[in-house]
Amino acid sequence: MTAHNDYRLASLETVFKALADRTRLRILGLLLGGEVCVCHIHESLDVPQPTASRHLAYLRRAGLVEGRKDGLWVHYSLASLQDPVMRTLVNAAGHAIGHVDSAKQDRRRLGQRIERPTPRRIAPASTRCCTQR
Amino acid sequence: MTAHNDYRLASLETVFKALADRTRLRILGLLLGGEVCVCHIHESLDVPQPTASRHLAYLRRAGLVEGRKDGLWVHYSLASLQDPVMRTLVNAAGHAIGHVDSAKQDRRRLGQRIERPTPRRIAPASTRCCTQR
DNA sequence: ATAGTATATTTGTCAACACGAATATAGTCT
DNA sequence: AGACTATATTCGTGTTGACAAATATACTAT
Repeated sequence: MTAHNDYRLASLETVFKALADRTRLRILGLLLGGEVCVCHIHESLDVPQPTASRHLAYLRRAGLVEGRKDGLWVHYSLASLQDPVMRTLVNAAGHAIGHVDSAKQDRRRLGQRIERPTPRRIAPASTRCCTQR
Repeated sequence: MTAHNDYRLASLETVFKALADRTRLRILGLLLGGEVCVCHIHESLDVPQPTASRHLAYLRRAGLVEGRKDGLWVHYSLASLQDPVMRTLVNAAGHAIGHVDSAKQDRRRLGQRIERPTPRRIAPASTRCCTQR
């Protein structure tokens, strides 16, 4: 009965589990600005490389990010979600992460390492959005 | 440096951890329709009463729900969040839960137990919302 | 092939938490 | 007081996952 009806409940649970870790939230915060390679992630966040890789694998398994191999490097970016419900939810999560101070600092540290022509994929919530009211 | 700057990151992590369990998601799905007492929750979800109570305590600690004591009963409802970022995020989560089939079934089972004049607090995502596009 | 760099995985340890079962607390009634 | 109901907590157990450290894999270059 709940065998295939729970597919969305299970998906929601998976996504929220993936979001339930501050390192992964910070990683997603970086990816809001476009694809980033593992080395820049672990340097900008100041976490050991295996830690970044492990969390990226977790996010990949949850379907939230995808990696693009480029020679020696792997560039990660936010996955494009097919399910509109999931997409709306993850956009909201990204929006919230955009408001987090430490995530902004991560972005700043990332900017110091690369000059980035990459366009933003999600509005960084600079001015009035949900903040109002 | 990150001592008090992480307050929002920590809050986000707390909220996502609270959302990272299917029983708690189903509970929140019920509460989308207004306040519900523990007995109706554990009956509608068909989980043992201690299980419902434990998850409600978790949600309460995370600041997502609040209980109103009424004699022998405790009616739980969605907490009103002060932080606009959090409020937007939790609204989005509620919206997603509203799309979950098993959550709809829970609501239906709840409806069989009570006649409810209680108005909806969050749109149940009946027709076009994020589903479009 | 050898060295070197980027990324991923394994191993061992520890903490968080989900569950069922039992029990405790709190309030209501006669 | 005692019986009854609703809710909360504790206990024992198993699973998940976070971390550091070490190691493995994959690719590049000389």
